[in-house]
Amino acid sequence: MQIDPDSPGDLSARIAQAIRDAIVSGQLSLDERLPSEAELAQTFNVSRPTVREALKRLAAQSLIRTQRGASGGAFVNRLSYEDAYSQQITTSTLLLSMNAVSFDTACEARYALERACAPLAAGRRSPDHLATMRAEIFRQGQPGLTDEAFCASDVAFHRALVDAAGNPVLSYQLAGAVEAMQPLMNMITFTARSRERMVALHAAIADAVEAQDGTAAVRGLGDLEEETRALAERMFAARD
Amino acid sequence: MQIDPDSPGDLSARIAQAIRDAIVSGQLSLDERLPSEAELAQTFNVSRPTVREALKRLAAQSLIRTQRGASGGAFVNRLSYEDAYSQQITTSTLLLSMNAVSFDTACEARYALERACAPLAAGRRSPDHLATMRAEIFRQGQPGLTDEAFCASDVAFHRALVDAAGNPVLSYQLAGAVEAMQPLMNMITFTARSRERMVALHAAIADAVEAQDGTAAVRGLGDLEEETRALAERMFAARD
DNA sequence: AGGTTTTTAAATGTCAGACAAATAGAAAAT
DNA sequence: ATTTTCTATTTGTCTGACATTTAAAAACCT
Repeated sequence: MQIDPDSPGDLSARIAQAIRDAIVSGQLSLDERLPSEAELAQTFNVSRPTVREALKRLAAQSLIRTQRGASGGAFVNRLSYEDAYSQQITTSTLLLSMNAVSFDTACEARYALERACAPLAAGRRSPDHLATMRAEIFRQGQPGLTDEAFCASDVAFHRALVDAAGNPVLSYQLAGAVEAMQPLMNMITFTARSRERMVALHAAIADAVEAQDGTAAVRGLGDLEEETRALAERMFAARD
Repeated sequence: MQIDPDSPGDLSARIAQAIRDAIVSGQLSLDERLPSEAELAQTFNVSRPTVREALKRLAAQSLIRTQRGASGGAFVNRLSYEDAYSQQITTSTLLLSMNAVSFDTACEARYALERACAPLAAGRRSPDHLATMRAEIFRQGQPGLTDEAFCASDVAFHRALVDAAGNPVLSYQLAGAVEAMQPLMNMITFTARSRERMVALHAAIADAVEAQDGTAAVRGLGDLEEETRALAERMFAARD
């Protein structure tokens, strides 16, 4: 474990990179305990606060976890799907909000990715996933639902669809795309009429998945994308 | 800007969360300067090292950047696509390597996502993207190429395909899926015969994209997935 | 001997104060 | 007016100390 003299940034960044490299390369294996902060400080010839800053950087990426007390320390952390999800979601959300990504671009990406899942979801859907989708559709039809709650239910519906594909890697990738759209979707006000149409489209998708008809599910998602984009376009036009 | 008393973890984690919330909620806007470390320490009633640990956590997520000197400080950072790419790639790579994701699962996810891009890529490909794809195909046909170089070229080919879709959000999402596969692909040894087949399949995909035939591109990717999985299966069988 | 309590040592978490280094802007000199 | 010098601010780093947590060893009492 050694600092790459060419690596950029301040000491704590370089030390973090050195440890990161050791983890990624397998020099440090899963659940292995890192040397104590004092030892690391000696190894890298820096003070303990500097080492600590480096460790916090790694902790922020869920690469390590720390434990206090005797036989405590920093341990190489298993990056769980859950951790990866939430990182993915915050990154995607910030990326969209900070780069003036157009509604169309985000929407296109999201539905393209979802269509990729649809055939797999149709082939593997469990009763559980179907039940979740149906429940969210029912909720979306309830009167008196706020726009935000409607959007949240929409996200839940789509997550169930994605999870139905039974591929955790796919679910992880899609989590970002689906959730990051929510702030953009929240800008839309849904009329009773448009909600009705969306619920119908959701139902069509659920039907297709239940019937294990991947082609129909893809078609349903295409219709839903069209509807969503038309809705957004009307709204942006009205706003200007 | 205030610490949520219910938030978990130590002080630096909670302070980081408080600042993160302020950024995500828009309380702190893009390129805005945060209070100096000394001021933050006062605000949160902690010492400067603790504040610094919190700031390093945020820096690790590219949420802030820091500058030394007078009128320096920490600034809310625009999360660039590039930063998001590299975070996505390291997260995906670690997720795969630490969770014993099967080759099949990763492969399925990757090709499902790529097929989602193919129609868009076929519709929008520029001469530039086509040239990159052709160049990589040519490189893959060169004799004396190491397996690693072959894999790297494979990744470059697929990135060009994805980028051809002209949707940066899609490119960002796919970067992880494509690059994270590389360590798994590197485990495979490619015979001259199998390389030949892959090059042919790549060429077929490039042809389809050039002809703006999305359906054929999707079909080509399907064939490539099949070939890749068969290749891996043979290899795993031979190893055991 | 066996189980319970106490002690201890090691590790992270936090603090205080100091100095180094970079940097922008003000002041001074040309 | 331009260049140079100075100065104040801010981050980067170090030293040393104490608080807190925790597991394991030691002491103690049945």
